[in-house]
Amino acid sequence: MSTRHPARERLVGAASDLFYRQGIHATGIDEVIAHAGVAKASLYNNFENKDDLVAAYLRAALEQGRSLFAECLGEPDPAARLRLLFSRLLCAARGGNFAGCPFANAAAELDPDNRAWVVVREFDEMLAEFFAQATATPVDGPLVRQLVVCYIGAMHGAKVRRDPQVVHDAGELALATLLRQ
Amino acid sequence: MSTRHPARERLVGAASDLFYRQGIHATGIDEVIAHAGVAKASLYNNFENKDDLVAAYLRAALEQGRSLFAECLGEPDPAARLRLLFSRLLCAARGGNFAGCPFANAAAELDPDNRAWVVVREFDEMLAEFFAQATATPVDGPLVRQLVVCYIGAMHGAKVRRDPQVVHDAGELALATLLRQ
DNA sequence: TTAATTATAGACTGATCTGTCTAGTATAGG
DNA sequence: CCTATACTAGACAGATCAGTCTATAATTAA
Repeated sequence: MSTRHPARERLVGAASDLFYRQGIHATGIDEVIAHAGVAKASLYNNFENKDDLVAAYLRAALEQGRSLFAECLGEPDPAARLRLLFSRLLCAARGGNFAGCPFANAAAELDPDNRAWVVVREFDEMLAEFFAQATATPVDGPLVRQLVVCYIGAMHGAKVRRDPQVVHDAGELALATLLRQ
Repeated sequence: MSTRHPARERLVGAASDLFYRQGIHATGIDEVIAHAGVAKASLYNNFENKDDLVAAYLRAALEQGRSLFAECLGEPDPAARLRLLFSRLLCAARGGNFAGCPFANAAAELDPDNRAWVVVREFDEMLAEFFAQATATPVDGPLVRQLVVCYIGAMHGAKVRRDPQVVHDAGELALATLLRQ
């Protein structure tokens, strides 16, 4: 079984593109399988239903975030970690495919009892955990919550306004908050 | 014509409830008219289509925000204005019907060429204008953008996490940012 | 080679959604 | 009273959606 699940991987890839850019409700199953070059039965052999595919899409985004955070934690001091995080966000916001935070978008259009919501909360916890480790402060402290506010606000601001200057200012705000501590 | 448009008003009211709590795509026309106690033809006599009703819903929310901002601007100094704004947000976040920022939610599930997006951008401009007037700083300055980040991040944080403590911490962050100027 | 698995294309079902249409009712001004 | 306007109830059309099914082809391992 060399290429055990090429269909599943292509499905998650296509779903990630389309769900992120167009929204989840606005993207139909047929569009996903056409974009993935896969038969409809292959989708339902690999996923229970559409919500399951949505959860897989969010889990893939979660893993991307996890590796980004791990890379940032490789920096020597808290300020450098925050600087790297926000510079990465700035690069993403400059790109043409930026559509905000995939978890915030999913949270906006999925009702809270959806299975995919647990991934949204997982990302929120992961984000707080990252800021706690990055700044060596307790995960339930005010600094962590304020840095989360900076990051989330930066992503939304960069989405609504065309100007990615918001990300830069939010990064400065995060740094000032860290130093004020 | 005493009660010129009771149907229109009830439609906007029902749409505001349902679109805000359940999402726009997740709420059908039939549910809106049932909740409003109105016939379907009355909807299409008062609105061109569903997107037009969505825009009316967002415009109603915009007016609510406008009156809130006006009330906050009645406070004597910048710090008091920010304190009132975030204390109002804290009250809303404590309520059971809180579902985040209606404009952020709409921006998440509507594609950018939708007519309702102009209302989203109007709210963004109104928010920046409010912070500029509240702090007596230029509307395109970094302080205004950072306060917008605080406010938007607070609303999203209060939505995802159950704890409205995020709003409190975001308010403190906004005040510290103001005083650091 | 053979058998099992997994892929494919696409028809099909049943539900749901937006929007239109018909027909009848209430109301208010002249 | 009469007419124009707004309302009501609900059937209906057309499109789209998620999900199932059949039949067939390709792959893989024994």
